[in-house]
Amino acid sequence: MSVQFQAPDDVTIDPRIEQLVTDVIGRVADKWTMLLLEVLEQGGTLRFTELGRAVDGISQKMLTQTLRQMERDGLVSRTVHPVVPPKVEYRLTDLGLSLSAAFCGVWNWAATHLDRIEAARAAFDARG
Amino acid sequence: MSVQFQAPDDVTIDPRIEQLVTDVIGRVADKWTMLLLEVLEQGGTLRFTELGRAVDGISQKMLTQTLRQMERDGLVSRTVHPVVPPKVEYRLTDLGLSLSAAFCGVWNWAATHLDRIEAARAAFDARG
DNA sequence: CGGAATCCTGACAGATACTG
DNA sequence: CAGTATCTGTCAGGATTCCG
Repeated sequence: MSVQFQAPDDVTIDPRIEQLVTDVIGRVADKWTMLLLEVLEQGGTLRFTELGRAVDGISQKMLTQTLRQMERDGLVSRTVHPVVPPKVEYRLTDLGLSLSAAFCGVWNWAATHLDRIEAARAAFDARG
Repeated sequence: MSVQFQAPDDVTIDPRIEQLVTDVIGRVADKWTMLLLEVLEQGGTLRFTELGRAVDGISQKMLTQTLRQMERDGLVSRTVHPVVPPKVEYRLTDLGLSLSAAFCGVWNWAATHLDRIEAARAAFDARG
């Protein structure tokens, strides 16, 4: 464990915090999670198939998988109604809502600077 | 043009924006990019190997690759000094700085709610 | 309806070796 | 020092099928 790479004090981030935070972000900042966050924030309480239709392009596998992870992390609550046909509803917890709010900044940033990125990319590619 | 996305079912997000934004976020929100963003924000101008030492666990391949992408997207500037031995310096552009700021919210969220997530996860796992 | 189980593939990360 | 090149294994994720 303690390989401790001779850290020259200056710019290094505390490895523990770094580990934990990037770990959390890594699980939370993927495409489907963000889209589900967005959809659930706007839609309130939604069923499985409704989510599937709302998030364009998601496979049922990834929908299940992502929802499970989000449930596990306490971002969404899952309510099973014992009826036939089955009815399962998902909604954001307060934790999920707060994350959604935090992501708002990144979302806006992306929407705002989209063209600048495209431009930078085009320029870079043009330079070879 | 007023395309005004004829929402067939309630909660759908405009596919174009969704596409573009998630695309941008997808490239920008990966582990190494975030860590480099953080390190560069704090460290100012840094050399290749300094970055390698600052970001614990990154391979030189991923460092190169991630820096290239960030440069392509206009997030970092790369300056080659024609000396021997070679000296290449990286620093955030204003675009990169703004992204770093935007991510700050998510970063803080993760740091703040880390324990709640761990707790939720433990509870979930305990329930089977 | 809301999943779980299975199979399959291509993208990508790690290790290694070489270079201007 | 700051990369490039290659090879290889892993694994995320799509398609498909089946079930309570």
